Amino acid sequence: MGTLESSSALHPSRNSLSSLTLLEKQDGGAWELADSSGAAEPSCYDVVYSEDPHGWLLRAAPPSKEPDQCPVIDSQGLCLSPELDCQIEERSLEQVQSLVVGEVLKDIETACKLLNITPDPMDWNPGNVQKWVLWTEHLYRLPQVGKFFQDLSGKDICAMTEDEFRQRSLLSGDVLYAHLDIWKSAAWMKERTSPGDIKYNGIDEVWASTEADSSCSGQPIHLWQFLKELLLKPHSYGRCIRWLNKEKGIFKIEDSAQVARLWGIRKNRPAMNYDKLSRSIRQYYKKGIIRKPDVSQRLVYQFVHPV
DNA sequence: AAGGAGGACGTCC
DNA sequence: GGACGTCCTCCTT
Repeated sequence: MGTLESSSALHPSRNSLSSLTLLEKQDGGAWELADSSGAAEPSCYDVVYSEDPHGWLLRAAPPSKEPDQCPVIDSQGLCLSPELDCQIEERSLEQVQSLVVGEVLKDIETACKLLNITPDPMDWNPGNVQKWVLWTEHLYRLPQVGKFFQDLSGKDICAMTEDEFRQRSLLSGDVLYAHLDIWKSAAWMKERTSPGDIKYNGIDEVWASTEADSSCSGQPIHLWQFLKELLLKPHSYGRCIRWLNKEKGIFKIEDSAQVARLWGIRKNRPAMNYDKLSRSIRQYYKKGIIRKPDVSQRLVYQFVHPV
């Protein structure tokens, strides 16, 4: 897979590209933040927001030194008219743009399910903000800065400038601000898209599933559901937990501490650890939800009824 | 040492 | 009462 980068500056209020902080889709990993201003390597794409009817623009940057890392369709070798060439390029850019936006929205959807928060930061209470900050720390491996954002509601942090984020956290403020910007933009997009508007692949489905999902409507999530959610997003959580045999429902916890920490964030239990989480998993043995596989291995479990 | 099994009890809904 | 969360002992890898 190539490297995709989508700008955090998706919000209509930020059309300036001067201080772009980028989210970079790593191979098999989560969206990683990279600073375009200091980036030595040229980026492949920046997804930026524009006020035109299509909403999203994809800004193609100079080609990478390693062509296979950048999914730009090279039409230089074809004998096409400049107009047709341009049309093809536009269509391929639209496809990539659609994919990137879809991926970002899916990531937000998953985070909402796992954290039990709404997609729109403006609706968050201080507890939701804390969860989101902890989650962002996990995603981007930031130092712990939650205490600097205590007692702030979603409206509060949405009103804060990038400098105000930096004042609260010199090291992570810009990353948190950029990440929040993506969430704000996604919420803005959701509000903006009406039945008559142009849709991008998966956006409607993503939002529909977010709204229909019981875990987003205040229902408590079960541990086994939480584990399945993590397993469904290998590009984000594959470093923590992954399928060994999806058909048989066999999975392995690769990073027990991290999975426990994520579960602790979800349940507002800062003292959660793998010892306690595994005790809860073992309670599932009697209930016939999870068991140890026939050949028992450390940190490997099996869903009794894989779907 | 880390993980696994399971008892006992507390908390929260 | 269900679903954990916490703490514990003992066993296995």
